[in-house]
Amino acid sequence: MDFGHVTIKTLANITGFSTTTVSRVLNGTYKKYRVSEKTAVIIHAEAKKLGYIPNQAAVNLRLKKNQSIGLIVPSLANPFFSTIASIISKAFYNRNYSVYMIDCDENQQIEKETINKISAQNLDGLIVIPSGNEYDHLERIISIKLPTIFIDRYFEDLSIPFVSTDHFQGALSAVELLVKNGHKKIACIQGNPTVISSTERVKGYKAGIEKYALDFEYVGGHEFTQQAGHEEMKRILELEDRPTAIFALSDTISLGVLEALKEGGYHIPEDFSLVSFDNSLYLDYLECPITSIAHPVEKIAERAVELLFESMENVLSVQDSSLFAPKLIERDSIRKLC
Amino acid sequence: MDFGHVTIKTLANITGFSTTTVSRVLNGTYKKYRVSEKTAVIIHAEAKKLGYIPNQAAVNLRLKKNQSIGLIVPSLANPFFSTIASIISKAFYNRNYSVYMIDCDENQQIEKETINKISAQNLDGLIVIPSGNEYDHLERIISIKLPTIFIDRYFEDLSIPFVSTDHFQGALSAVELLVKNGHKKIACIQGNPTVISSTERVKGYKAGIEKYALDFEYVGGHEFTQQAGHEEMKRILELEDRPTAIFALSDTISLGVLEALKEGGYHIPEDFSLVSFDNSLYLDYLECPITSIAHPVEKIAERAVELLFESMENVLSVQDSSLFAPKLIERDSIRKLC
DNA sequence: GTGAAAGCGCTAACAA
DNA sequence: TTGTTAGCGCTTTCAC
Repeated sequence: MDFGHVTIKTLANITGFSTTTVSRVLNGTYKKYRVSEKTAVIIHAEAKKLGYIPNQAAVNLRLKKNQSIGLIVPSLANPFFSTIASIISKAFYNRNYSVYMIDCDENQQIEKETINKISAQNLDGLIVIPSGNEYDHLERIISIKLPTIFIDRYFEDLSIPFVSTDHFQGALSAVELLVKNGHKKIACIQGNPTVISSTERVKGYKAGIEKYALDFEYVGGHEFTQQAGHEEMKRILELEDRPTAIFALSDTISLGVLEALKEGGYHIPEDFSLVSFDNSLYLDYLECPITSIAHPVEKIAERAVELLFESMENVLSVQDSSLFAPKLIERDSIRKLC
Repeated sequence: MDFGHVTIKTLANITGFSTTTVSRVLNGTYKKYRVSEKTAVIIHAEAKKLGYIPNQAAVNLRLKKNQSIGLIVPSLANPFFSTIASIISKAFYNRNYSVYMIDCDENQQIEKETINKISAQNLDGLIVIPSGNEYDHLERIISIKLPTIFIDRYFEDLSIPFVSTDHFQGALSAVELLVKNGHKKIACIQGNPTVISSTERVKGYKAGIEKYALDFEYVGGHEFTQQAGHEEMKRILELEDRPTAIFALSDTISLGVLEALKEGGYHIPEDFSLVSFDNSLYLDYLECPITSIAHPVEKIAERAVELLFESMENVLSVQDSSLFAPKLIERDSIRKLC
């Protein structure tokens, strides 16, 4: 086997057929053009022998599509996103599409460059979990009619449909559970405040505070990371008027909370109650298993894939979005105060 | 802003210059050709106004490169791989490259298709963590001279350099630590047995058994997943002659072990000692913090990036590979038996 | 300083 | 049943 630099032209020269015929045989359209079986066999054989693989860049340029989609995520270091990414990948593979994933490091600037570049690759579609609150670059996506779906984070002002957990409901239910257990002083540690998954959860938290007329309200934090959670929890530990419960808006944040508590010699749920968001696999095996809000990950992925295919057929709008109810998984991290 | 379908031809028509000049200005080579500043300004302005973005497929086809590399991983659902992926991404971004990641679901067949397809995209390089022990598809990579580096899993028979943790040493040191604590019956739960990261660790385990002349040897498991770990641990619990310690070859497997132990009402380290591999962030906060072998992740990523750039300059060989020593992070999951 | 023209590898009208 | 030709959007040689 040579493998050197085999194109349809090489094969055309060797077999004596035209590049057209070779192309037709190799891309599977030859039946339509009634190329003879004999010819097809010859060409296939030669292609196999030389290890021919069609140049995707050429195919793309010509067809403006290539059976592949892009998946833009804020950070694969966050298990929630890497899990979603993995599931989405599989779903597209089953539909015979490749998924090219890009990690934007929760950085809006990187996201913009990335989206500009990838949108010029002639991909068939895009699934994006945005890293910030700007969307001028996304307007371009719309104007070039590149089918796109948001997951988890979205912009209600844009015509791009989204699929997400109902962040507000999730947060509200967490507060309610805490209140039901007698907590009146609940602090919230948020993630990236430029992003709707964080702001909606904060809204849910505040709605809970208001609903039960609690007079303690505290929102800290600024990033969905362990480090940020750690910093914020240390700050909370220095408060004069300390909360009895912490509501951390992601499992990564919760890890930081646990870190700070461990350093300070505090325990869950004796010293603080904790509710988290994301429901990572390891939560069950922690020193104190943590109550957490679970995203309906499979549902979200499935629906996103479905929507993307739909939007490859006809133009969709925000109206086609889905918000799925999260599920509160109760474990042992809430102390009963009443 | 229109954004419709803007090419250098559009720009050429509007500004009255040729596509050549427009191209030169827009891709930054215009100084070399001494295009006047005035012209450059005009063209830049128009390009900006129309939101021009170069069609990557066309650039690729022409230049056979596009400032981007592919990263093939077995599964992003495994935190070890998603962490590596995230770090590598960042490193390349800093060098002005995009990274397209692909999740192969630990499936060799998917990996083959994926690599064939992506290698025909005119990428500038590839970093791959293979999903199996076949490498015919990788020979093609070599023959088309696509710069490639393996991470974590590799083939010593191929000329492609690799960067990896020293799996053998890691495993051996785990067994030694266990032995030092009086354990004589150590079971090993392996991952994907077609892959060197698993087989080398198993070899290390066996070397330890031999070194200390232990007469208990047990290797079970077949996948780097929680589910497989769970199954295997349940099997071990039914053994007549049970081990006192479990050596799980990944944190995902360990999670399965914990699951089975919890179901059976067993505890670490009282009932079983446990040593794991990967050193995930949450290990510190488990009911019993788990001793684990840490990959030098940053070092690995850094070296891989370095090597890939080198191999874009001149052809490298396996000789250029690096094996980094892992670090055993001791926590509380080993019971002292002596 | 700028442009015409060829060509990267592929597909698809149109022709035969 | 097969081939000719044009062209996707870009870069680059060669010419002026």
